[in-house]
Amino acid sequence: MDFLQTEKKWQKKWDKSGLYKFDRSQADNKKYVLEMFSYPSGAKLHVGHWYNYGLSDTYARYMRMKGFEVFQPMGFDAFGLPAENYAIKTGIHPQDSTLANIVTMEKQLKAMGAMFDWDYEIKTCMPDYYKWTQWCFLKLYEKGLAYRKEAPVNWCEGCNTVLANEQVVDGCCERCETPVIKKNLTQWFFKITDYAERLLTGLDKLDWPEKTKTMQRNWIGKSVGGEITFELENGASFTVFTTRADTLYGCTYAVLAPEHPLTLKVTTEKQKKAVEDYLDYAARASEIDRLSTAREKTGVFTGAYAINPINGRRIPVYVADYVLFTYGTGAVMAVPAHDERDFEFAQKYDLPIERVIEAKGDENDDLPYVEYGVMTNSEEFDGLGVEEGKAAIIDKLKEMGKGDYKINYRLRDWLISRQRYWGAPIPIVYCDTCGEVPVPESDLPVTLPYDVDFTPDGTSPLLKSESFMHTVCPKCGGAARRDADTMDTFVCSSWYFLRYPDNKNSDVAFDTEWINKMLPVDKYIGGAEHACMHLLYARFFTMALHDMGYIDFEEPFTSLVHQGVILGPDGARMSKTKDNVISPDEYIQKYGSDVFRTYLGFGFSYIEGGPWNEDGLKAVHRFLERVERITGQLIAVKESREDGKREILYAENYAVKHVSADIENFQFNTAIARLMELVNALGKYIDANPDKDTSVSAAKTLILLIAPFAPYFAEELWEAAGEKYSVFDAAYPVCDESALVLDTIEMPLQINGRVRARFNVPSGATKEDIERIIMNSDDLRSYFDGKTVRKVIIVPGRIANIVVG
RNA sequence: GCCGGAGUGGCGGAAUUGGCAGACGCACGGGACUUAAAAUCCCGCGGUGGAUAACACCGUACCGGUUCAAGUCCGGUCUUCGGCACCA
Repeated sequence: MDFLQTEKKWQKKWDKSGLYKFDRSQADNKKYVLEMFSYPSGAKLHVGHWYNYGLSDTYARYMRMKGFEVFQPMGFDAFGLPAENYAIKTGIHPQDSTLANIVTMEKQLKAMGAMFDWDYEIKTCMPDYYKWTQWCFLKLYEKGLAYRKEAPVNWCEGCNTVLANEQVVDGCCERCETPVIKKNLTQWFFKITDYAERLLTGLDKLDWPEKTKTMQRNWIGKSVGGEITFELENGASFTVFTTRADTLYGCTYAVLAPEHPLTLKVTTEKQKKAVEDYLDYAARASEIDRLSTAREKTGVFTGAYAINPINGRRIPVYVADYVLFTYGTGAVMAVPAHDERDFEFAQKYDLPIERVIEAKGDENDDLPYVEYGVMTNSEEFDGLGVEEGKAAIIDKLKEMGKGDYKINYRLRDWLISRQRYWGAPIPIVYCDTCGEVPVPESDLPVTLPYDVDFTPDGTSPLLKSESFMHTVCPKCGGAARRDADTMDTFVCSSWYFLRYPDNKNSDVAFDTEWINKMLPVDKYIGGAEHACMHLLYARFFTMALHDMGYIDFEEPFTSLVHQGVILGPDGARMSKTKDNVISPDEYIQKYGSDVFRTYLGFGFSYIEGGPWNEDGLKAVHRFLERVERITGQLIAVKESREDGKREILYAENYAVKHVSADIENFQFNTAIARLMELVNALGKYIDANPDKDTSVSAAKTLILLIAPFAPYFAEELWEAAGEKYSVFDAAYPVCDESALVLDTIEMPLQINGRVRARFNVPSGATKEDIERIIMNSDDLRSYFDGKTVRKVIIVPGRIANIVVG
């Protein structure tokens, strides 16, 4: 078969007949199959796109043949940093390069032979989309879920610009190698922490990979403990969060994070220089470095003392960067005897280390002792276990007005302000009289101006566009300024799945009634790298919109699958710098899309991915040609005297059963292996029975089974078999279980766990039956005759193990 | 560093979740067909010993454990990949 010609032929026909147009009247029977949309960074599709979209399409086609009305849209996550950086380098406007890339990618995606219904396409950089991204912002704002506060950014004094973490290499700017510092800016946040508990408990109901759920749980990082207030000698006070209130008597010093507003305030004149130097040092360290337990603990005494509320003890207050301002309260009570970090710090700075927990039994209780033991040196609390002790101490503090129970989450509010051009503008204006004013919904979108100087020079690019910045206050009509920042692109991708089914709606972001029919997404497919951020943000948006009454579901993605990564032939991640990038194009031109897709399915474990190796491509090509030959031979038989012998029916139904199950589990490699087995069985059958007619139905089954993998190819064979267009309107075969029932099955006989023999038993045989068969067989008994049989283990259909002594 | 994965023949990868390790395929070797080649078809193919057999032992990153039985479970180690909140 000429694969390339076949592709063109059916592409035209599919297009003309509108085969993949979603039928909205069938929404009750829908399956929403969604792949994470792509970022149009390069002009062309890479192997990863094919891997993600091609094989998800196999799943989608399978669902269609199973009788579902499949909704499989495609679009582009089109805002983002790379286009802007590319523009800075080349002078090509981000909008121009992005839209050009999209055109190329659309063309290639269409050639892939996927069922995307392009009527529902989305591009997040278009005003008819980001208008509604801005609407989402306003809704969150109305609900008090968007707020402004100061937060640090990476700042390069050389380039005079904000840097993304990605642009910081070893603490320096990737462009000019100037050391990167932290600079505080007032920025917008979404209050995702309000949803921490629901984001956590909601996971239980989801059909997601366990590892993804675990990662989200850890990311949310719930810990139950207490808050304790420490008074300072100078009258101020600070609060710490702790999960170990029981160790409060062992608190010998306290630590403030460098960013803590109190740090400089409490610092004594004498310590001022040292503390300021330290804050400067800390501003240069990345958070990952600071969290590293291997990093040497550093800190400086502020000169201030606080009072431990439980015993009135005077303790020194330090500043140290192992305490993070973004976690808890940004201050900790240090208990060196029972915390590894505090222990290390106390040793280094010669601070007292005092045991207040001792081990219960004879276990090792060297300091730092972080296990749950028994309280000691804690006055009336001595002898309490850790759990009782925590409660007793917090109860006491509560009485004193110095503490309370508290649940803390590692999850932080989501910073969405970006000091960049290529993103959705934030729909807020600032008026001298009215202050911060949201743009009224009727004035949306706040259009991103085209003519803007986005070369980095120390301010947000939009700040330099006077026509953009200058506006009137929606409240008082006076002069006002717009927010010059744009939104994090994760905002755009946090609700796109809601827009797809109603992408042309110009009145609302989506029609509530319609969207409630179409969502949640039934199967979401995308990379595991999104486990924590994108997938958490999208869940947050969905929950928030649910609470506002716009949708009646709380979770966006019922079922989730992560595809693996195709690596370069050297086993490393593909990258231009490593020169190991495999372009799919040359293979497509040589073998066609069907062969390429099928190979991607066959050569890798979908969930794992792996290094590229083109050898298998030839094999798949060979396999498809073999399918063509064999179906041709079978179908050439005009009349069938024999309606498929039993061995054929077995092979056929075995394949139907396993290929279906494997596709449903995204195990495409084994599905294709089962197809190969069917082809082998058919080939053998033809060879062994050259004079007999064979089953035409087996050939048709084979074509139907292979259709989701090689759609053009299957259409061609289906037509050749004299069937009516389209194979994708034909029903997927159903397994006839009765054809899989065998008279006898073979079982292995183990002696002491080693296979010594095989024997046949009737397929329904019970344990007792099987034991009788073994004991009655001289042949089998010879393996253990004369030895003492200590145990007989029989698992029908699986194994028989005789333990002898 | 922390969180989460992964490690199985020469190679890509299977293994119904504790039950015959290596399905299916690639590569390789042998054979059939052919004047020949290609294509196609058939056979073999983890390692060691043994005679090429029968058979035996070893073998799922490494060390130890649980079990009649471990790639699978438990404890520890190494390597590697993803994420770590401004890449998307």
